[in-house]
Amino acid sequence: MIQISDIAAYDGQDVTVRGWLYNRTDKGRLQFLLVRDGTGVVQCVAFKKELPENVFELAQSLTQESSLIITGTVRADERAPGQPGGFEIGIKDIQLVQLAGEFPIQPKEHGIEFLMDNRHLWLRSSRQWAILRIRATIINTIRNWLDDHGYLLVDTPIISPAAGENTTTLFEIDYFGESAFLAQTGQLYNEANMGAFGKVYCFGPTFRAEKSKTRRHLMEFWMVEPEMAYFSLEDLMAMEEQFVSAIVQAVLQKHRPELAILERDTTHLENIKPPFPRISYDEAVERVKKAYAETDDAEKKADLAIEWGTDFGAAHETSIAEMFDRPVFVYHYPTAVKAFYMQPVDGRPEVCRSVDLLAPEGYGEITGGSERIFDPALLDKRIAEIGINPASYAWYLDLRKYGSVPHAGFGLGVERTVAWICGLPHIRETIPYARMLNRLYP
RNA sequence: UCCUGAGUAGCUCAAUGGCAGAGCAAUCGGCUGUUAACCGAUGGGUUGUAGGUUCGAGUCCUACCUCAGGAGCCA
Repeated sequence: MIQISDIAAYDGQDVTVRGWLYNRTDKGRLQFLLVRDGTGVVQCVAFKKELPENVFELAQSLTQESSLIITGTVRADERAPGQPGGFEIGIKDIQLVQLAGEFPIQPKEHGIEFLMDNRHLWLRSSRQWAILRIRATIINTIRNWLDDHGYLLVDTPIISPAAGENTTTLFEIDYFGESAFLAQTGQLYNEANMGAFGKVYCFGPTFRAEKSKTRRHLMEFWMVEPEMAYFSLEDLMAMEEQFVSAIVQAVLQKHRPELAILERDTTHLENIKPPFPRISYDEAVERVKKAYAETDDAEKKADLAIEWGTDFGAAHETSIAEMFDRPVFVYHYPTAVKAFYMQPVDGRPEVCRSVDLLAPEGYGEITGGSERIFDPALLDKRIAEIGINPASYAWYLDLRKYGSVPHAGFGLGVERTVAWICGLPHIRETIPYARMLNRLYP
């Protein structure tokens, strides 16, 4: 029994592989079976004159995605397709586990609705194989990098008693007759954990009930949120660029074949190393205004219109990101468009010590973070200003009473990061089972 | 939620208001090097739903449903 990914180590030897029939080509007295086992794909060849009649007839009758166990001899052959490819198995015996019914997904073009309806089967295709393996490495690198740099994983609750930010975007659940919500961030709890452990992170699914329907949104997505005591905004950016670069480099190191399947141009990714450019919100607005003035395209012009004080839309982010060859930090956003807990800039309270990281190639915001307010009086004032009930946040306000320190943190969206690194036009393929505005099945 | 577009065979798509079609898949036959093989044959339809206009509607009109692309909001 071998894994197909290890096929090259068995040249000339007899092996057994267990898997599924990916595709079959019938050439009469010659059959090519493409077999996958989850680790890779290998071509298995059946010659009529070399096999007992019943084995050859079985090979001829196999349907796409039938489960089977094949025994044969490995040989190098440049013509052999597969993953890794270059080796094929000369079949000696086939054991059928189940003859599959007509498989709905063929190796050809399909519409996206059909593919998403058949997501449970679509996962078997080589493209999804490549994407989800890269996703696993991204998640693995996130955890390893943080663990290796002194961050402690401290889980935050998914069921929350009160709003993190804004109740209209929360999924409400019935908690034994009481109202509760699915978490859209672990950040407030992270701040409590930061006070206990110094550098912490939480990592899990988060939920947003926004009725947004774009290539960059999911109702359920995965986010890692580090939170660090005694960190300034500048410390935060220095850490983020190391962290994001490590993720990209890990994928480049481990997943060349997968990136090739996705036809990803890796030259963009090779550039992703510190330092990342840093521009202020003020400068970003000026740059967008300049781009606005320079474009003649009326449609593009309308998308690029902006006034100081408003948050960036998709077109603005893309325009800014296109000016750089690596991710770009935009810091000091207007206080009014950001969350209540963000620290105002000294002497200029209309902007806050926040920073977003915009990915290249139009992939938009992949992290958002800030320094948090640590002065209890200022936090009380901000809570009163936005009109939320301080009683709901009593425990959070406690954190400012007992050894409050300057601190900062950010969140990184896993699916947006996967989409960017894989070069995917839509986020829906970056997670095994996407939860979208119009999609709750399968 | 708003704007735009699309729903025809299992899938991808054709069809001037006038006989419902093709390729792939399936089934049968042929082929010893295929890379989404190729060649021949066979079966396969409530044209998203409900109304309307018309001698006649896949095609035109109205409403609804579903999906896609974009916007807003965000990671």
